[in-house]
Amino acid sequence: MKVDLISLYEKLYKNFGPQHWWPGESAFEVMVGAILTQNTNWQNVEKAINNLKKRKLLSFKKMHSLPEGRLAVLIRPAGYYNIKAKRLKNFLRYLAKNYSGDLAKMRQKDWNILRQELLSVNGIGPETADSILLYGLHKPVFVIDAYTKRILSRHKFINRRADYYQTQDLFMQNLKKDVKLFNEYHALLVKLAKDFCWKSKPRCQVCPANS
DNA sequence: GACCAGGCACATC
DNA sequence: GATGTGCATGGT
Repeated sequence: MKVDLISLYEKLYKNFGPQHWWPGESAFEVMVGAILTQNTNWQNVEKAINNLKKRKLLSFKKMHSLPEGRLAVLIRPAGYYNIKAKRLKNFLRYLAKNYSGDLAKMRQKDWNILRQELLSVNGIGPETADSILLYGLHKPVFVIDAYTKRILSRHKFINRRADYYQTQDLFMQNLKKDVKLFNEYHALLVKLAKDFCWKSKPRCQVCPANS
C-alpha cells in the first residue's frame, strides 16, 4: 500500500507538475477562502474575496468589526452567503478570543490541539479545519474532499463508504508527514478529478454522475 | 432548464 | 448511526 500511494503521487506529479495551492496571498486569506469554498466552485469564492479586497476589508480586524449583514452582501457570489457570513463570524470570534487575531500566535500550537479547537467552531467541519491547518498554517495534515474520496474508492484504495477519517488515515499512516507533500498531493488529486470530469470524458468514473 | 461545485449543521427516524 | 434536507450563487 505504501508503494502504491507513493507511486500514484509520483505519476500525478510527473503528469501535472506543481499545482501551487492554496491560491491566497496570506494565511488569513486562505482561512477565509476555506470557509467560503464549502461546497462551492473556487471561481465564485474568488469573486467574494475580491469584493472584500477591493474595499480593503480582508483582514482580521476589519472583518471582525464588520456587521454580519454587510459581510453577507459582500460574499454573496460565493453562495450560501447568509450561513457563510455567520460561519466566518464564528471563526473570527474564535480567533479574537484565543489569539487576539494573531495567526503567528495560533501557529505556535500543536496541530491536533488546533484541530480540536477549530472543530468546536460552529460551521467548521473536518475538511475546512484541515484546509486551514495545512494551507493556512502549514501543519502536516492531509486534507480529504469529495474528489479525493471518489478517486480513491474508484481505484480501490478505500471502500466506497469510507468516512473522512478512514480516508485521511490512509494517507497519514502511509506517507511521511511532510507539509509540502500533503499540500501537493491533495491539489494533484483535485486536478486529476477536474481534468477528467464528465463534461470532457463522458464515461469518467471519478465523476459524481457516473460513480 | 438541469446539473454541478474544494461542506456543514440540524432534524428525524 | 444512518439518512435526508436546507443553504444559494455562477458556470457549463
